[in-house]
Amino acid sequence: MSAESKEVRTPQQDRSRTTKNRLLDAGQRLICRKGYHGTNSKEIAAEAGVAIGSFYAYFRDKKDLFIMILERYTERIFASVPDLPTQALARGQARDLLHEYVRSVVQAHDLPELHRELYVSLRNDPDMEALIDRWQQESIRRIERVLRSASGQLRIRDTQAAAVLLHASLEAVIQRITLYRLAVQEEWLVEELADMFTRYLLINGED
Amino acid sequence: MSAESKEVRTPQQDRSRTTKNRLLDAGQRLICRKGYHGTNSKEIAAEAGVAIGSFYAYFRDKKDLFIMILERYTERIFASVPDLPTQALARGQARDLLHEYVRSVVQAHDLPELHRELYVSLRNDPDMEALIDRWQQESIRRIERVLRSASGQLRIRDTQAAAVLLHASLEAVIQRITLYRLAVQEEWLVEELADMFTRYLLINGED
Amino acid sequence: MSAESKEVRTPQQDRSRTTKNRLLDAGQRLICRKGYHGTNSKEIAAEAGVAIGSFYAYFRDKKDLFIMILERYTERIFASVPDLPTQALARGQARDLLHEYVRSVVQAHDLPELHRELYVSLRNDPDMEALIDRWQQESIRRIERVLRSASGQLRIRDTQAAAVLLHASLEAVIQRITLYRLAVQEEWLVEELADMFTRYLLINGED
Amino acid sequence: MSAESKEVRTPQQDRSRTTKNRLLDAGQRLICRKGYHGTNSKEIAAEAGVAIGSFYAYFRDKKDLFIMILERYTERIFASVPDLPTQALARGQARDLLHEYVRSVVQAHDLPELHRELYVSLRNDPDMEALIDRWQQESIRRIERVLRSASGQLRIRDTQAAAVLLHASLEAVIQRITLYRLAVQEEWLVEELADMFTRYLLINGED
DNA sequence: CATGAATGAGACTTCATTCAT
DNA sequence: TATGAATGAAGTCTCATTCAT
Repeated sequence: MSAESKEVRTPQQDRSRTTKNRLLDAGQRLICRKGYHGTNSKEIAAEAGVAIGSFYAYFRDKKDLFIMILERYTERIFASVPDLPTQALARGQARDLLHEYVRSVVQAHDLPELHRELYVSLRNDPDMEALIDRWQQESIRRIERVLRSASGQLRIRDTQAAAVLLHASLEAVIQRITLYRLAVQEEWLVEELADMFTRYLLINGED
Repeated sequence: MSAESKEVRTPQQDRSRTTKNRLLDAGQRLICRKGYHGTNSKEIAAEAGVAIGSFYAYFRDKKDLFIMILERYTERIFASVPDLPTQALARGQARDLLHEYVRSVVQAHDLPELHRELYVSLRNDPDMEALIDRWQQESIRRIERVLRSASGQLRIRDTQAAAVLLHASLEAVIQRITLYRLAVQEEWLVEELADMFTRYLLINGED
Repeated sequence: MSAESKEVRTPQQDRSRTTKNRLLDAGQRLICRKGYHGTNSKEIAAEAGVAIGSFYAYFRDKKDLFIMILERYTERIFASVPDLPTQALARGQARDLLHEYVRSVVQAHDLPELHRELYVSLRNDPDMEALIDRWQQESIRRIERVLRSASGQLRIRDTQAAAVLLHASLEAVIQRITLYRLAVQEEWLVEELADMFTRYLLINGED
Repeated sequence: MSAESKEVRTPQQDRSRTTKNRLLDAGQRLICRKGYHGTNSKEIAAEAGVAIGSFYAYFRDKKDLFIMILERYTERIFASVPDLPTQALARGQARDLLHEYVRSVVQAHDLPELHRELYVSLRNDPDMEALIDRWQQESIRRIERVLRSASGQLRIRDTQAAAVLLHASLEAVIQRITLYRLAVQEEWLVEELADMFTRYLLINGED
């Protein structure tokens, strides 16, 4: 009803910054446990130990909180996957590089439940689609950089398409395996994925 | 209120069987378009052209309809993926077999949206988890059968674990690519996945 | 969330028509007693003896109900004020005509509380402003017709402006007097208003 | 929680008197623009440039501010309408007196929006009803004084009732016309109202 | 005196489900 | 069997007011 289209509090005191983070943490915890649609705003406030009014002081609505949780999460993943060499690699190093990359991506994918929600809740929501798009573009861009740095040792012609395939494989496989606790060890998973990619990419898979 | 105490009509006349199918079709259409949580029972009845009362004559509740839609769907997928040879393969046939298998799985995954809902809606629901479990166990079992029939030509030691990895990769990659219309052609996707699996599995990937 | 922008039930059975009217009546009663902002949808449903869900089956929201109440009310007023002669009046009849007109307008204004809400609740709301506008234009148009039919006997030059003044006076005075139970008898009020208008309008007020 | 138990600050320093007035001004501005129910306390504090806490340091609650705004407003109106002669008028002066009176009342009614809120918000509230009552009694008393001073020239028997009618007409017509910007000029409005009243009151309307 | 974060009752609204016809 | 009106629990969100700093 007010013309100002709803103010959201910008934390200015320490106390407030804490409350906002408590809400984000509580929301993340519950959404991981019960899914976005299985969690309501009152529960989140209760889990954070604050009143429902505080929820709506910091977030326009439930979706707003959810998007912020996901942004925090994707940023953390990007931050934790190390920058890869952009200069050409010495012969024989590509295999090690791929192993290292797969390992760091696997480690970054804690919270597979949140990852799942990222892809499923809020279908057709423009903000959500924008977030997913940013996430996928950036992921693919990073893989392309790896492929290009090792291009001399690869049998792949279409780097862009290969990057899309690797991104989808890596993320989807890791998510599926961790989410459904399929019967493989993490160590084995990392080894085999790196192995599979190496054989697929390198001119001499047995290298 | 107990699940046992409620009678659900078993279609016995032609008209009624049609109504039930119309509801299943309408539900599938809407859930694919807007997701399980974005679709309500009234809409489904309306889309099917029947009254909401009829919905609850044929289905215990909304979840019941959803599970039936998914069972119908997974059964159709299994039916469309051809039975694979159980006897040992002649040398050199493994590659073709893998190509054929990947192609049929890709073709079976129409309705990626429904596939997605399968994994996400109704978190923690026992019936849903049972359905997913049946689906995954059966998929993995089928892949294991393929691997075992070609075991002489494979460099893989742990067939069970490899089957899990292949199942997760195949389904997840296909779903991700089709769902987000990532920039690769279906033809290319089939080729590359089959290629990647062949190189990963066969003793001599270049065969 | 649904694309169909919220369906509102159109009464198709007798039972349903009754429910809608019960809600309109209950809403009118409560809004007259406590004002639009002092009444909530739950109360209205309770007063009508139906569940809150029924309220929202028949009305998009509280405002929708309110507008329908007001439309019903203004239509009833227009219907109860008799059509006035459009042909020229015989000399000396203008006074009787004005008396008759004032009397019928006074009688039509039962529910002054509702009348008040019409003008005050929902400020700046486009639907509300449209309703008020329709109401005022029609009222003024009807008075103008009266004035024109008696124009030979009037000392008024600007019929349109006089109609605006008379409309505002009639409606506002009646509303004010009835609403605040100011210390005058209805009989006296009708007499004096008709008298005041006659003296103001007629060439020879003493006629 | 009892109304008595809560101390409200009485401004004693310059800064504080300024703050209280800033809040009154801000509240008046916003309530005129969006109505009492369309304006919230936080907005008012923001518009006044102070924290919400200060609002409740100066006013018991939102209603308290509103009543003070209205008292300030009605007092200003009374102050701006000149005192009228209490001694008997010379023959022929009544008409000028009425013109002068109508003109000053029209001029005093700036803020018709506030005037409207006076009559509508806070239905059934005893404080509000008392305020309205004081306002109406005093207005009527003043008109009666005018009528009595000119009683020799009037054809009116029941002075009290006539005063009620004139008060209601004057205020209501002015409010309606100004509020809905009905299509008449202020000059014309003053002329016609004074004219109508003169003809209604004076023995010889044509005087 | 001022600040603005926090509170929570209560308003609005949806939708899965029941049941009288 | 089919219908659709009716139900009400439960979720979303607002805003007047309090209180620690």
